[in-house]
Amino acid sequence: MDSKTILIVDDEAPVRDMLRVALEMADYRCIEAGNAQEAHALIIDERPDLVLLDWMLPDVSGVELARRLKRDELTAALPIIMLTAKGEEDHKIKGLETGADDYITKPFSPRELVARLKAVLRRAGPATPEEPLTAGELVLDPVSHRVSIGDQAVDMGPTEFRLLTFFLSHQERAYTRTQLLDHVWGGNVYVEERTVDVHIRRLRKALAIGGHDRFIQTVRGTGYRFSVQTAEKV
Amino acid sequence: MDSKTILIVDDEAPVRDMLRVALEMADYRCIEAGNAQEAHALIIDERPDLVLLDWMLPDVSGVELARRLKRDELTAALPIIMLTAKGEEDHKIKGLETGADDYITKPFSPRELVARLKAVLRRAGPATPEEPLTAGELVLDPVSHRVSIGDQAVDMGPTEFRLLTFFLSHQERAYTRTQLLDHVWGGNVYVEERTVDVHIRRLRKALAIGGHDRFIQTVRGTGYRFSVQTAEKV
DNA sequence: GGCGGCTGTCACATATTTGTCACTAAAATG
DNA sequence: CATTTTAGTGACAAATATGTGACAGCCGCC
Repeated sequence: MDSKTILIVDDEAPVRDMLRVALEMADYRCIEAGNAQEAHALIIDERPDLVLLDWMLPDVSGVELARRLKRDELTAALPIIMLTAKGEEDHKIKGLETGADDYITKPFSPRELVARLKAVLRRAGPATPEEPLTAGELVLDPVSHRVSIGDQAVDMGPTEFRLLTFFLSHQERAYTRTQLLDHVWGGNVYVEERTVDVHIRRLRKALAIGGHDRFIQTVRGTGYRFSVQTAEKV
Repeated sequence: MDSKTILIVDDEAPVRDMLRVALEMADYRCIEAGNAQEAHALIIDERPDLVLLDWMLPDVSGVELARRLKRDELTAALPIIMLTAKGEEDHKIKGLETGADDYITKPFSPRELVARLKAVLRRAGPATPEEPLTAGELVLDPVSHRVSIGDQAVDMGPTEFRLLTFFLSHQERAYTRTQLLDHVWGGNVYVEERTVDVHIRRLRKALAIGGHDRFIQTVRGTGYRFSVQTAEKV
């Protein structure tokens, strides 16, 4: 079971730290943003599974950000939990109308936070795209969890599946081993860099049915790159 | 014309009794549930034509249950009337947004209840599919509560039946154990995840007559997937 | 009460995955 | 060409995940 990524959006660092501790105890992966702009960038880049959004932000109000996210097709399914201080109760209904999926009043217990978060995550289902990811003949369907090349089913382990998912949504771009560890293994893990090589190899092997064994290219001195081009330009 | 079945969901027995009396006077058949979990099971088993849903429930809020029902294709067409106490008016909008088909404020007269109920029933089509669910040779008839493969009758327990019902209406999609617990057991239940494995096994065993033992596939690291296709080719 | 079917859990058996190594192959470097 | 660095590869033991049989509690039914 891969751990979910939670994006914490709050302008006060201490608050973020507190949230991070609580969430990491519960085995969630955390990323943080101090303002709406950062938050937005991270949402596109890291695709978190849920956003913890403070009511008050320096640049744009939390409500406004929530509204934007819900309006954008790409992020509409992303669950949002609003945080607000006691006394701002009036805003509750407004917040919910805006599209927040739940609402927590500060102060709250870590347990409560995690419980609510779990509930929201569960009913929300995966925030990952429902559309199959493709590269040429290669198709990865996140819904059925299937990979195929042409009409051939491709079998691989969970880690290779995640790796391929990442590559398919970030094609034509070189990544270092460290970056791959961050994105695919989920950061904060103590794993040798060379381990990436091994998994790359396993993925290559899995994809090597038919002539299609050039999907993953080695970028010497850097890392790897996924590309649909299969022929070498000689 | 046989009388419609109404599912009453409320945690207070006196309220349920009251509603039952009113409805049976009007010649409806009633079944009752005191919490969301019971309600969920009854919906699959008894296939009511309409649900009377109290706003407040002990385990899950009524809104939450309603949202789940509307989200699941299998029960999306099932009409829901929300009951709420006076003063909870604020929730009205939210309740309707959630997908409730009508909304009644307590206290109300039996006559009003029946009138609204009739109205909702009139404009609603058949609540749950009358057609059998199928996958290849496998047929599940929700009306007669029978399962067969080819001309072989298949026998299984209630939980396996619900599980299969769910799978048949959500084929080709991988589900985690947690999701299955939510959808088949009815969420907010305290049940070990591994219990799912056991029921999967029981269902597999039941379906294993003839060569057809590949319906349920294991998605390693994730959960299970129902598919009529064999795992090998896509 | 006794019986039989269902359920949820366990403990144990299998199967698969994973991170590391040691070693080899291939590039760079000079 | 010799040397150094970097990547590919097969093997492996430990960690995880899943399959499976058994069992006790529960509930409805005789």
